[in-house]
Amino acid sequence: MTREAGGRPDISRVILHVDMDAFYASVEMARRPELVRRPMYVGGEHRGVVLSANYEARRYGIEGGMPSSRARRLCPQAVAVAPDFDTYQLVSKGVFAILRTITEQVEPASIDEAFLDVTGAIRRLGSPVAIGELLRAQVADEQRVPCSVGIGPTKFVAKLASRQAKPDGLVCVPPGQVVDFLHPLPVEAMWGVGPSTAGKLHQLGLRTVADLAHTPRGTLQRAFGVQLGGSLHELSWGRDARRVVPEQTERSMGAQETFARDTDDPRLVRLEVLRLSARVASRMRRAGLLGRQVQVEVRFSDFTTISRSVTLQGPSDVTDEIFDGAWRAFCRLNLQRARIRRVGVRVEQLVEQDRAFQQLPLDAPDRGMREVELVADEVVSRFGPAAVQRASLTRR
DNA sequence: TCTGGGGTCCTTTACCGA
DNA sequence: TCTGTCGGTAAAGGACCC
Repeated sequence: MTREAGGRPDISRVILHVDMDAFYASVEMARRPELVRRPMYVGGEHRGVVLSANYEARRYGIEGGMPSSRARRLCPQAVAVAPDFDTYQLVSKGVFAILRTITEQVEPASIDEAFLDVTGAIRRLGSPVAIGELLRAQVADEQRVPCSVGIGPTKFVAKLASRQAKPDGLVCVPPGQVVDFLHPLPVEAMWGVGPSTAGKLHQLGLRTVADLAHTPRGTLQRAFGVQLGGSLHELSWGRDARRVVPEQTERSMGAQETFARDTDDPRLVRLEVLRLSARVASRMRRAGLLGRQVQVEVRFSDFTTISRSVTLQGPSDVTDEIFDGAWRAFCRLNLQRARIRRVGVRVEQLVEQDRAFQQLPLDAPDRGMREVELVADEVVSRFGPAAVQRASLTRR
């Protein structure tokens, strides 16, 4: 037992945060060695953004999230590579398999990062730093991509430590040094502080984590809400009760797409909503999930975004039912020839299929369509996505 | 012809029934 | 019966993260 700064007793734990360095770019460099010493980035071509840039490219100011057009201007000689998500997923699986040989306590945070609770592995594998280096060597050896590791007593500290470790390094923050480590950092380093919250914090004259720590919790909560205000105050003292949770269940599943050009053609939008509904429904069937709430999201040419949702009669993974809900929701927007940039379909309130079927009412919609789609899924998985398609989607 | 696509979580507001 | 209120839930939207 250790006693933390707030006087609250807590079991002290050792958390590792593993974060791949420039993940997509690193995967591309591993299979195309000619890219290694050149500035390169992975990103969409037409209206896309930079998904990942190697460190050569970053020297020119190219960074993730930036429009590809801007990246081209900053460094015309940089090589742009179209993303290949299937391969990234494969490498990611390989990395997670390595992490699970260290401990079962692995919580994926995204395709390229994870938290590990190694408290129980120390006796078997050695000090936290030794474990971190072991894991870094294995990932580099077996998957040919670099990663950085942060070590700390909480998820938040481990995460900030891995950021400081980049690229290809390791930083360990022992429990006694947490406050010294945190307090000089800018407020932007805090979890939950993006551009909007950072702006408000600056207006209040708060620039560092130390500033946050010395602001009364009530003041922060009045300014930012009970949740965010309270969490900013806790985290600024290194207090973070969140545990590493392996196996997170998905809460929603969605797909969205930006049109090559903004459109006001309702037929085009309707077709896209159908295509997205089919994509989401197919992924849900593969995952064995049904959902009850369907949400459509529309982004206009000025980048404002609105959404509408409807609740289905019962949970479903059938394209027609999801599309029907999505289109009803879309029609409730009452748009009059608005310039639309992007549409999205998302299904929420997911439940596992085998549990959901027991609750189906007697007057549930005909399940015949579902059987047809399951057969189509099978054909697509064997012969490719072009093998079976709705007639309305085959015309471009 | 700046600004993707996959998500999560939180807050606010509206609404319904007791 | 009318009115207010309270709690729960659904819907919409904002902010954030990688």
